[in-house]
Amino acid sequence: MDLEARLHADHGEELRLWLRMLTCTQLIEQRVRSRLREQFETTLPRFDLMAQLERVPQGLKMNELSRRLMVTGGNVTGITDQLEAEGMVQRVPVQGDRRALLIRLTSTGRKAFAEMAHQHEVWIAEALGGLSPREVDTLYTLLGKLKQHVARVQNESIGESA
Amino acid sequence: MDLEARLHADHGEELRLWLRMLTCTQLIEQRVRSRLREQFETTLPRFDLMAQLERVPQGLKMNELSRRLMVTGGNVTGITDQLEAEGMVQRVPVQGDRRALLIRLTSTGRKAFAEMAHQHEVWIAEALGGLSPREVDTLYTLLGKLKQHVARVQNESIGESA
DNA sequence: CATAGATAGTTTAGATGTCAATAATATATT
DNA sequence: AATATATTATTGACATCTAAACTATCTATG
Repeated sequence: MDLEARLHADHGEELRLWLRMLTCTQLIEQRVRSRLREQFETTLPRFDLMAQLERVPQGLKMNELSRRLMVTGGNVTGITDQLEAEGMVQRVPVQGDRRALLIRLTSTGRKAFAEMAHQHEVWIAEALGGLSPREVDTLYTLLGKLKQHVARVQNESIGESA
Repeated sequence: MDLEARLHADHGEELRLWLRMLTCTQLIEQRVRSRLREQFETTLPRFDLMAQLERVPQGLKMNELSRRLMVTGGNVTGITDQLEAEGMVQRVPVQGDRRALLIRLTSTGRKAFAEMAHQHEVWIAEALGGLSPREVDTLYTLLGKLKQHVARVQNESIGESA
């Protein structure tokens, strides 16, 4: 009973941290969403997809995009459809695999993204501006540790089920 | 140019931190979502709504729920509809204001939530288990600072536009 | 009291997200 | 070669989310 009470209390600390993490990310995300809409008439998922493509000039396959964005393939299909209709990206057949498609930024897309990316960086810097460089670094390090742990636990439980 | 380059680099630190925060929350959130679905056949938004109600036995008005969950009123209406259909919550008229409704957990809802909440706490503790108590505390403090800053900037920009 | 504006909740249209099923193609195995 | 299995992307059904319009009600002010 005593043990369980202490256990409960410990979990509480972690739960509080988790809820605070969620609050922070949601507050910032909502700011970014509304500014993308107001200033660029676009949305966060579209911006995120273009951001992935911008790093890889030759383009990315749908499944690779899906993995990087951490969303399902069906979702990527939908967002790609829209960006393609807007002329921001194009689907390019892959030599040697007729199932696959490379998604690439068009030159229009590259230009549009460059503007947005610059503003985006400013917004994020604004949002995180209350922290000193040292604090930013500490957070980055601790979240790196968290990320590794979560990724590891994820793989383990997949390992168990296999 | 030099200045701008340095500015760019500084923003980069913050951008990296932001992307890492997003990765962490998404990894953990997806674990929680899939477990809520597998083990309790429910969803995260429903769980979150019930979690808010659980703290306030007399119930919460729609607009208060909307504020606490940081989502739009229309969204709360939809999730409440479902939870009501499932018998987890009920809408109760408010004395003296025929516009307003109090949303309350039913006893069924309270029981269902208690089980889920316990498991949820364990999942979160698992996910954050790679951090020492001291690290949890540091993160909590730094994110508290971030939250305050973001909330303040939010209000300022609302103030500017008014 | 009358009416203007504010507030509470819902509805609608549309984007984003999931999961599961499907179609097309690739790969492996016999 | 023939067949089975795996992989790639799309589709369909549905839940979630937003923004904006709408209905009903309340409140303040003349």
